Amino acid sequence: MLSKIYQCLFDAFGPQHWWPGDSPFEVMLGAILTQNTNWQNVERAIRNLRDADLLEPHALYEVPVEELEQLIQPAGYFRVKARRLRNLLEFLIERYDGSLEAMFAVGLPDLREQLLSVNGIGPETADSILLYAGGLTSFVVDAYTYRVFSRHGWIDFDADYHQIQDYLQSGLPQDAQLYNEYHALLVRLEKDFCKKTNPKCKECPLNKMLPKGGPREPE
DNA sequence: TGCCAGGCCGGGT
DNA sequence: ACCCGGCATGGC
Repeated sequence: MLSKIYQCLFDAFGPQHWWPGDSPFEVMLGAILTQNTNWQNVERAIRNLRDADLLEPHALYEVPVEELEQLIQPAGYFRVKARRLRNLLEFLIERYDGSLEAMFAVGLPDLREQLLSVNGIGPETADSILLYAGGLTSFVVDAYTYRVFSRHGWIDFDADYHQIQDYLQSGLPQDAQLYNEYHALLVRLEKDFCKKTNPKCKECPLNKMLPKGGPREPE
């Protein structure tokens, strides 16, 4: 079923080329900066960092917190996020001498556990780093993922992060490119067809394979 | 003009 | 074990 859903979305939308970034490091920063935040605001913050020539672990860690806060201000929650970025940088530098290559070589599942132990990195941020920056096969479960699968009746409304992730990963080949594209397609679907302000659910590409009774709402 | 966006933490029951 | 407030900006 999961592969079939994917086929359907891919046929409808094509490849999404999602989460573009010039480097894995930049993608990693974006994973924290985008927490509960519009991606457009994140891009402004990243542009500031790039203009200041700070898209490198050691260079960025040299920057005092107050200055970092100002640089990332457009991304919102800038005090919290400056702290979280520094926590991640400290982890990366202390443990891997600032080498992303060395860090990602640890692989799953150990690296995931290590990332989760960093204050400010939860499941979604960890998985975004692993998948989008590291190319490791950890499916990213976010608000979009949850909404699409719950509303269509493929998971419970009260399913937690790991239940959803297990459901997805156990039903799909272990393929980072597939996880990447799949998640991007879910976001595309949600934005194009399922926003309250844009209720075009009749044209939703997934309608033909709904379990029973069509889309539903929580509660 | 208010409401929302690709979370996570910490403190209170 | 849950529940909830706090964190902050720019776009529509």
